[in-house]
Amino acid sequence: MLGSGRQIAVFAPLKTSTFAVLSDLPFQKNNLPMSDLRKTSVQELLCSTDLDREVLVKGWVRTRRGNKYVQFIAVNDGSGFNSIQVVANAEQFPEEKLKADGVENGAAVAVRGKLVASQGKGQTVEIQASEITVYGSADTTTYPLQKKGHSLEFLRDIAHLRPRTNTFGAVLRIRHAMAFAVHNYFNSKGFYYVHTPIVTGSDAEGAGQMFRVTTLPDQNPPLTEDKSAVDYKQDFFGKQTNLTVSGQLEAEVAAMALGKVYTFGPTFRAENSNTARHLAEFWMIEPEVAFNDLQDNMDLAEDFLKSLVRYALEHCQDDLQFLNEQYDKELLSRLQFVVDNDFQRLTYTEAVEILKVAKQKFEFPVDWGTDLQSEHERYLVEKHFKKPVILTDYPKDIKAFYMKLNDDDQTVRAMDVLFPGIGEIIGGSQREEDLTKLQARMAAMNVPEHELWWYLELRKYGTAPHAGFGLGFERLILFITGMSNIRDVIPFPRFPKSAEF
RNA sequence: GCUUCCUUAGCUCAGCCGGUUAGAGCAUCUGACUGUUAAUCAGAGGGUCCCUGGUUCGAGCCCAGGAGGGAGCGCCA
Repeated sequence: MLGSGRQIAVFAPLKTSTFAVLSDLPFQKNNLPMSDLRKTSVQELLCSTDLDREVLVKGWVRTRRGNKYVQFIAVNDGSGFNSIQVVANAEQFPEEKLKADGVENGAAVAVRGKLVASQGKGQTVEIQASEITVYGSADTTTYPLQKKGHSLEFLRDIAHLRPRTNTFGAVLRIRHAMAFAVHNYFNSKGFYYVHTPIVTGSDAEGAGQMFRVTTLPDQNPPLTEDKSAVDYKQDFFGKQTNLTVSGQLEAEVAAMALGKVYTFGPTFRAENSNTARHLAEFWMIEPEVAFNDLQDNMDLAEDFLKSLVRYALEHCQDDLQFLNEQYDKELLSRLQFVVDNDFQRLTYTEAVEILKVAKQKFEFPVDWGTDLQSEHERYLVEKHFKKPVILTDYPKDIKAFYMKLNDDDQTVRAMDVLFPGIGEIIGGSQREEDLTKLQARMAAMNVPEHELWWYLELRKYGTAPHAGFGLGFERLILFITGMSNIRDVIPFPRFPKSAEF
């Protein structure tokens, strides 16, 4: 499954600026001699068939090697996975001068030269340098990123530099592609993108501990008349407010007017979660569709996920290839498998029956009415079915108040999509649209009606069946990239005791 | 929050039963090398053994406390 244990990422480098030009051409500070030529991205140059022309490229040095006759400088500008090879003839660019001017691992440079067919193996085109400018060098004795593998744990400590590594470059480009693919998918299906609030006045969204938002002073805040509590009427919003843990309730508002909507935004949970699958700040995608039932919801979730995986396979080949080789040899085949095969759909009750007769010993017993443990979900996905699984119709007592009650009065129309290595990647349900039943569920679960009066009015005026789900964006990126820790698929991870960068 | 493992050179790690001057690979530095692919070859420099206290003739190693990190679990997406 997903790779475990030591893993490496591959390098790249910084030092304070020396500004040097390494040719005999006239040069003035703040007036680059190459300014008559437009820069071209490395990605574009590598794909170019228009050779023997003058080009200008700007990026960061990944490696420099060679001998006293010829020097090779790999330049990467982040436009794609691959670097372009710059060939510097020693007559014009002696090694000592390249070193003295800081053309080393990590330096930011501009290179002017001729784009030619490569004389060597390993690349089709290269640049014969005629001019090299160093914007900023990187002291080789202190720059943390070396021309070698680094552990992901080490790179987490230098999150400001890790985007320069092959691994994080690949992950961040894939992350972008997936964000684009999300909007692309929904737009093509007639969904509208709704911006739900980040600051919420409700603490009853039912998805965990919340971060408080306040402008009251932390020393001696105003108290209520009887001095028993902080007086939030004097706070910025006139009430206690928090960061959102879900956009779902507001998305339902929009779905009851626009039909098919989705949200895609930051989500905050103040749980003390220390796992490779949880973040305190993460991005969540929540489609909500009027007149959809649980079947429609499952169909949407499966089609959506397959479409995203397919997009990655088609558009992120270089980056995925690298991750496949470096971290997880089965990544590409697993992605293809997900696209090619139907997800296994079964009810919670059916799953419990399978688990009860399973030969595997579980640490925790399986019993109808209790929530499935990670080990149970993993068994179903990775051992029993060996494919993504959608579990439905959970006992009502272990699910949220807003899920639609089945006729058996025992289960609700919930669904969890379980992926190999990730566990729950999607959680969703058909929503309870019956006002009386919803009020009963809220009362039973101690959800205060007065805080959600507006949510209840959706059932009072023009209520309709509807369904939706939440997809954890970072969990999707985990699956697509084959990375094993969620802190490595977001540029600046937020988790307990950590908000450094 | 719980369980468990870990912390030794810039990085990744080894270090025997507690014993004299703590090692390796990579990186860095110096030199060699006519097209390299994380180039290669030779040599050199580089240590608060996480911190504090204790046991001992003697502690990187044993004990206690603290700090930081990983993995697993719970909460969930």
